[in-house]
Amino acid sequence: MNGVNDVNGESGRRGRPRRPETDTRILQATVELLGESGYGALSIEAVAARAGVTRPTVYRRWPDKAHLVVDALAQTVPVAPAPDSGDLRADLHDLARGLVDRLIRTGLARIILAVHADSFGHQDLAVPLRNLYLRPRLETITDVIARAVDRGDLPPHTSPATARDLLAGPIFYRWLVSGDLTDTDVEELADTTWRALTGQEQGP
Amino acid sequence: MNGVNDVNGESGRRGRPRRPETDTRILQATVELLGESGYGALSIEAVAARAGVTRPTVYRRWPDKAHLVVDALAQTVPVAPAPDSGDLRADLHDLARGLVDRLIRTGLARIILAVHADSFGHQDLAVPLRNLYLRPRLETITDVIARAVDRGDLPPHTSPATARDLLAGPIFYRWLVSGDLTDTDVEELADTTWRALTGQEQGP
Amino acid sequence: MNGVNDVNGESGRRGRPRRPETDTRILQATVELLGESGYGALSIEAVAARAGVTRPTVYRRWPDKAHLVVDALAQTVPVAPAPDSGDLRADLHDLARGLVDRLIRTGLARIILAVHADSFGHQDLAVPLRNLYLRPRLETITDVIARAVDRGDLPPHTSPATARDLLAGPIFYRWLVSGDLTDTDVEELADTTWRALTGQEQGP
Amino acid sequence: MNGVNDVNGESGRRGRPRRPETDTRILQATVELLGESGYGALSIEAVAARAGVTRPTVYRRWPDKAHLVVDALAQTVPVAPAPDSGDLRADLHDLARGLVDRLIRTGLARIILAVHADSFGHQDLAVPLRNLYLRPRLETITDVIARAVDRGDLPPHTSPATARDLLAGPIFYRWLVSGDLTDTDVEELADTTWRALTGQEQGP
DNA sequence: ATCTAAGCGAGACGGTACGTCCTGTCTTGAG
DNA sequence: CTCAAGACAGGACGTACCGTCTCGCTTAGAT
Repeated sequence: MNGVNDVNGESGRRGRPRRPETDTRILQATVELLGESGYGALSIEAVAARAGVTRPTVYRRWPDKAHLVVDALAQTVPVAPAPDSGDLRADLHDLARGLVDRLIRTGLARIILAVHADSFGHQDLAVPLRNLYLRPRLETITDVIARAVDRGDLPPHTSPATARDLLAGPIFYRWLVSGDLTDTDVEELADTTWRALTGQEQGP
Repeated sequence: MNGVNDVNGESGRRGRPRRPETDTRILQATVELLGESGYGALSIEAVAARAGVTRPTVYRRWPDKAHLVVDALAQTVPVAPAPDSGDLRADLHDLARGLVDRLIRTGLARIILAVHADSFGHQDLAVPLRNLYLRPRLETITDVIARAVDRGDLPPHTSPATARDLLAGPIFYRWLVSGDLTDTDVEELADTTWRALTGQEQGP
Repeated sequence: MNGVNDVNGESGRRGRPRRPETDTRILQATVELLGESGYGALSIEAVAARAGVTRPTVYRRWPDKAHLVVDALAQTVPVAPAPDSGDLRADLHDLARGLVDRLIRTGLARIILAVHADSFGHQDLAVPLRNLYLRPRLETITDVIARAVDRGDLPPHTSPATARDLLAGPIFYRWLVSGDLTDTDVEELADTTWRALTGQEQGP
Repeated sequence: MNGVNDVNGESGRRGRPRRPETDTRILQATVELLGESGYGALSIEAVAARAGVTRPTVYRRWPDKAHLVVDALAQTVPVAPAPDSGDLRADLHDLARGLVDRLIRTGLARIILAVHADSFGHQDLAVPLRNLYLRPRLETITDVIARAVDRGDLPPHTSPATARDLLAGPIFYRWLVSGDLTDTDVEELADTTWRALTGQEQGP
C-alpha cells in the first residue's frame, strides 16, 4: 500500500531516519517536471535538482525513473469519487467526462501511456502500476456498473469489467488515433456504450 | 507518401545521390532493435552501428529517434488485408484476432504506444504518425464496417469510425489495464461489439 | 614563385579551365579568417563557405590547411622594403619597428608561429614556408647588414645571418616570453644589438 | 603552484575525492602523445583512451586541450639546474647547449610554440603558461647573469632580462627560420652573445 | 554518554549517448 | 576537365545523464 518506495521497509529503524519531507519534495518535483516536459524527457538529475536533493538521495528511495514516476502518479493523482445519481446514463456520461477532464486534458494520459510502454515486460514495474495506480481508478467505473446491475438497470449477467472496457476503451482509442477529442465525441461514445449495454434501439 | 525522411525531397537532384540501400539498412536496423529492446532503449548510436553506417548519416535523414521510428514502422509493418467473408461477425472476429496477433503479440503495440506518448504535442511527429502509419491500418476496419452497411447487415446510420472505436478500443484497453489478453477475452470482446452494433440480445 | 598550389601545373590545359578568380577568393577568405580566429580554429569548411566555393574546389588546389595558409601568407603579406638611410643605427631601429608593427601587432606572428609548429617535420610544408614566405623577408634584414659592411660601418667579417638573428631573435623572444612588447623594449633591444655589432661601449 | 587544474582547489574537501593517480595518468598520456604526434594532432579523446579514462573525466579537470598541455608540460619537463662554473663564457655555452638539447632536440620547443600560438589573447591560458612553465626556466638563465654581475664579470648595469633575450633569442630564431641547428651554430651564437655582453673584440 | 548505523550533500568515476562539426573522398550532373 | 552540390565514412568535439562509489558530517536509537 505504501508504493514502490520502501519508506524504511521492514528492516530498518537504526541510524538516522529519513526525512519524510524529502520523499514529498522528490515526488512533487517529479510531478511538476512530468507536466512540463513529459516522461521521456524526465531525468533523475533534474528531479533531484528541483527537489533540492542530490541524485544518490533519489536512488536510495527508487531504483529508477519508472518506479519513481509510478509512485509519483499514485500518490498525486486523486481518485475521483464514483458518481451515483441513480441514473446509469448520467453516471456513464459523468465517468466519460471525468476520464477526459482528469486524464486526457491534463496530459496525464500521455504520461501513463509512456510509463505503460516502458513497463511492459518489467513485472516489478507493471504490477505496482496496476495495483497502485490503475486498480483504484478502474474500480470507480466497475462500481457504477455493479450498482446499476443491483438496481436492475442492467441485465444480471453483465460483466463489470467488460462494461468498463466498453466505456473507457473507445474513448481512449479515439483520442489515441485522432489526437483530439471534442465534447460531442465523448457524449456520442458514452451514449453508444450505454445503448450497447442496455440494448436500446441501435446506434451509432 | 514518402515518409518523414526527405528522400531527395523537392529540392532536386544535384550532388551525389543518396544510396537507397542506406535508407533500407537503417530502417531495417531500427525495426530489429525496436523488437529487441523497445523504443525507450533505442539509440541512434546503436541503429547506426547495426546498419553499418555512421551517426551523421542517420542524422542527415531523420532529425531524431521519433521520426526515424515512425518511418521504420510505416515502411515495415505490413497493412493486413481487410477480411471479406460476407459474414460480419466472422469479419469482426478476424479483425480482432488480427489486432492481437500482429500488434500486441509481436510487441508492436508497445512501441506504437511509446511513439504516441512521445509525439503528443509534436505536430511534426504526430501528423506523419497518423497519416503514414495509422490511417491505412484503421481503414482496414472501417472498410469492413462500410461493406456490412452496404450489405444491410448494419443499420444505414452506423458510423464506421465509431464502430471501429467500439471494436478496437476495448481490446487495447483491456490489454493495457490487465497486461494480458487471452483468446477468450478477445472473442468475448469482439462478440460484445458485434451485439452492440447489430442490436442482438444483450450481453455481455 | 607560384606557391604550393599547382595553378594548372605543367600538365594541364585540357578541359574546362580553372577560374583564376577562384584562387584569389579562396586565399582572400583564408587571410580574413586567419585574422579573425587564428590558425588553429581555421577550417577548410569555413574558408570554402566564405569564398563562396565548395570544399572539393579548395582541395583540388591545396592538399590541406597548412599548405593553403602558407600560400595565403606568401601572396598576401607584403615584403617591406629594406631601409637604406645610410645610418646603420637608424636602419636597425627601422627594421625592429617594422617587425613589431607588421608582424607582432597585426597578429601575423602568431599565425606564422602556429604554421611553423605544424610544419616541423613536414618537409613538403616547411620548405615552401621558408622559401616562399621567410626567405624574401629575411633578406630585407641581411641586405641592410651587407650594405653596412660595404660602407665600412661594420667589421668585414660580420656574418649577415648571425647579425640578423641577433636583431630579430631577442625581439621575438621577448615578445614570446612576456606576451607584450613596449616601444621602449624594442628601442632598447635594437640598440643593444647595434652596440653588440659595432662594439660601442657596453650595454645593456 | 598547482597548475591550471584545480586539484581540489580552495573550494574544499567535500565529495568523493579525486584519485590522484588519475591526474598523473592523464598528464603522462598527454606527454606521450605530444611526443608522438605534436600539439595539433593531439585529441582529448586519445589522451583519455591512453590514460584508461573516459572523456568526461578529463574535462572535469581541464577545460580544454591547451590547459591540459600547459599542465602536462609544467609538471613533466624538469627545470635544469643553473650552471655555476665561475666562468661566464662556459656557463653561457652550457645554457645554450641545454636549450638545444632539452627543448629543440626533444621536440619540446615545437610543442611550446604551438601552445603559445594558441594561447595568445587567451589570458587564462597565457598567464599560467608563463607562470608555471616559462618563469622557472627563464630564471635559470637570469640567475647565471646575475651571478656574473655580482662577480664583476659583467658591467653592473647589465639587465639580466635583456641578456637572457640576447642569448636565447638568436638561438630560437635561427632554429625557427632555418629548421635546423648545428652544434657549431650554437657555439657561435653563444660566443657572439658573450662578446656582446662583455664587450670583447667584435665578431661575429 | 557513547557507540554505531543510517541519512544526506557533495562530487568523482566509468560509462553511454547525444547532436554537431569537420575531414578528406566520392559521385553525380551541368558547363 | 572544372565546378557546385551533396553523400559518405570517419573521428572528435563538448555536454548531459546514468548508476555507483567514496567521502565528511549529521542525526538518532541502542548500549
